[in-house]
Amino acid sequence: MSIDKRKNIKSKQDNIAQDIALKIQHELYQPGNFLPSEYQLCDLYGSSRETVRKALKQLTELGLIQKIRGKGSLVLDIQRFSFPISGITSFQELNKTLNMNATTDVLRKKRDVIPSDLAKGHVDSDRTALHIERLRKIENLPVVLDEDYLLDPPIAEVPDEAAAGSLYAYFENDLGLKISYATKEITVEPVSKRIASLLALGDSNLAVVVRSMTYLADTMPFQLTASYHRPDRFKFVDFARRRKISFK
Amino acid sequence: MSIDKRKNIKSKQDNIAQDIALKIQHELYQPGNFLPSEYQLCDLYGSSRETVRKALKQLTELGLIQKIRGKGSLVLDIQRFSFPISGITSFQELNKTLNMNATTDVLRKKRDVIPSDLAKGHVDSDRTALHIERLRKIENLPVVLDEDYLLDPPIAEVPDEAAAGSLYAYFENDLGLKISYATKEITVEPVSKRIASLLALGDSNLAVVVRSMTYLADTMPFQLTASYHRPDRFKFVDFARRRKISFK
DNA sequence: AAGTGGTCTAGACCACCAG
DNA sequence: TGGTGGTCTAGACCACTTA
Repeated sequence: MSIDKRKNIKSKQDNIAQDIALKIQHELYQPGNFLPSEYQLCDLYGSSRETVRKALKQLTELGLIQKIRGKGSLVLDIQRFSFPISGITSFQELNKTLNMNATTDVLRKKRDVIPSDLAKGHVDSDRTALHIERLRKIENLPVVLDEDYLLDPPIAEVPDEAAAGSLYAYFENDLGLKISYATKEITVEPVSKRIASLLALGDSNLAVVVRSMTYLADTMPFQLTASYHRPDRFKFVDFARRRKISFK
Repeated sequence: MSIDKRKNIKSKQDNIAQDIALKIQHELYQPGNFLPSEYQLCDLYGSSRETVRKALKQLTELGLIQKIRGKGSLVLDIQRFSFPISGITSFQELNKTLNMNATTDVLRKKRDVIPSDLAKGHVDSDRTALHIERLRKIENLPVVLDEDYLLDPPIAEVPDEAAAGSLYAYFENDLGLKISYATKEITVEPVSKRIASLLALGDSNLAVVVRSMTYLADTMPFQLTASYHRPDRFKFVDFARRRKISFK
């Protein structure tokens, strides 16, 4: 009996959220206007109000709408600026959404020891992992160097096409992994001569380093990444909401 | 009749979320262990299951817990690393939570024209605003230069104590403003001689620039900020969840 | 089989905004 | 006053884990 990969059955609230998001993206609902009221959306999608509200909550978190009591759900005007980049999004996904016309050179795909600066505090540091090194170029100029370390359970091997294309698509669609959350840390650091030359940094040796650890839904870590960005091409865009929880 | 400032009546779900968050912070619930089941939490807080679930949703978004179907809500172990910094958090709030022992010099507090790089696309660029310039130091070394521009409706004036302390506490507690969301953009750029010398950058002139626009719950923008960080002291920590909504 | 979380429902009551 | 969103409830059924 083979492994069940049907999985991606979306819930009603997810479908509603997706549908409204697309309508916003294609400007069927326009910034500055209100969405249909929650009760109207109930009729439209044949669902209860709580379900509609859970869908709207997703759009609120994404920054697509702002709910205003007594008035309605206002479509916001934020996604113009290079779209929601926070969250967990792979380079290839960005490439598609933003039409960046980027290319990827796979420089390495071998088992290696995980560097201590990445393993630190997350994973046994003498553990080996599948190391994939990829140089991303836009208009043929180097922009990002990605160093990925994929942990063996759950990832034993990666086909060349996946390395050159989208790792995430391979993990989610082919392996059936459920990518759930990540921690991310952005710093600016001097880098090795090798990295500096790959990124064509010139006399400077400063790069923006994004280190991240990505986890599956069962909390198993599966990917450690260090991305080295040319400072002059780096841009991190974020949408954030004020939290209600405080720590004292 | 004076303006009503009672407002901050927290909902039941917020109180439950806050209570559990504190218990996690103080290790009454420990990383690697499960929270009481949702039904037990219903009993504990005398509420319905959906309400408990909305509280747990908040903790999930914050990265404090991970829910695992059939098993329970697992307490995560992430907040060790300098705590959730994404979201909208003021420097003073961070200072308190992290015990950074930081000081603030208020260098300027006057009405000024909003610089075009900040106003760009968000606000009429010839509009004036209350400009507050503050240099943040840790261990008496300059770390961040904050340039805040506060829009007049809704902010007419700011007392000196608020500028030296927490603007957000003043806005929320004294003015009763509801701070809701923000867009944020992180880049690395060469900066003016003046800023370079204030941050004691030495021969380099590169700083990490965080530009943000903050909005109230009614979508009125009220704060434009450019923060200039010493690259060697800059660190942005983020927790992110994979989004279910995709854009095609 | 019993216990867990995931989803959806129909209804209720409240707070805010508009005319 | 009627329409909007904000919150809470009690119950139902499903999917998954563990024993």
